[in-house]
Amino acid sequence: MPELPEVESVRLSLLPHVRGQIVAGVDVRRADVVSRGGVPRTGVRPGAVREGLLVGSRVAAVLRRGKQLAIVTGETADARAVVVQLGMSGQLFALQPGAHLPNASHVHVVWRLESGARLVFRDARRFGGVTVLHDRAALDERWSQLGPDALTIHGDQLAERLHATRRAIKAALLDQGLLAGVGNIYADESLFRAGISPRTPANRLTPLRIARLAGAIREVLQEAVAAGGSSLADGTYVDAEGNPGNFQLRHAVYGRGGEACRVCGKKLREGAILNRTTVWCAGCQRAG
DNA sequence: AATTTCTCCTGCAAGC
DNA sequence: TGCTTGCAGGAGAAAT
Repeated sequence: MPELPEVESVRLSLLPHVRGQIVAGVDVRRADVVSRGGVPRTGVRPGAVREGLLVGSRVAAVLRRGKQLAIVTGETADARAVVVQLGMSGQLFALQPGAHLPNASHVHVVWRLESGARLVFRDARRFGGVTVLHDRAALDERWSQLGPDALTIHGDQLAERLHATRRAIKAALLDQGLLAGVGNIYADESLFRAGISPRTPANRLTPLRIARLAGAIREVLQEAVAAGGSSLADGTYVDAEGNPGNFQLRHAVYGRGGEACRVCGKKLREGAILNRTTVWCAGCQRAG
């Protein structure tokens, strides 16, 4: 579901619709999807949430780290930021001026832009949310909790982090504090491409194999971004212009448990790691 | 202290 | 046909 490639595809497709726009207003239809990072709820000045949601400010950029998006008003210390997390089923999309809002159910926040366009956050399962951050330092602090971005991860960075844990390598890859951006789909795809069995203890991987894994992660994620992400049968993932991705057509293992490995022909195995369905090829992926 | 399991939520598909 | 059950999983809390 939305992992790094999907979030990056949303970011890229959203950018031309919002960059340089002044936020004219915001309609919070479901208040509990909005939280205020590090700011107490009590004694909030009237209008502070609207201001926090960028009303009256000009959007300077849309940033991403791992699976998180940030809409920011500038680079200076007083710049405001709103973080959007898509969770499982979240969508962030732009509507042209005057466009009808399709399928209005589960729409939680609607920003009105000066151009007349609207920016919509919809999330049926509500695992996602919107976080208001008071300034740029709060965004830096928040993102410092995340590991390095997976799109540009290098072997030595990854090795340093994996050396410190004996967890299964797949569990480590899903830890956003260790590496930011990989979820269930791309963890399985990357491990397959690197030839590493998902239950291998992270600290038993040699530097050479970790370098190969870092390369596989970068490759898989870059190819997936180029393909516009993975749109699964549930239809939840589309980019900010409503377009689906097509990387799901190139999944080697995810969603293919029991089917034949496309490389060696062996039946793909399926199991659970951290309660996540995990698919791998016992022929192509080794522990030691 | 490290690591796993649980919980949140809804839509869809499979099974009876 | 219509019901129940199970599954999907990101992330933070709770449990081990």
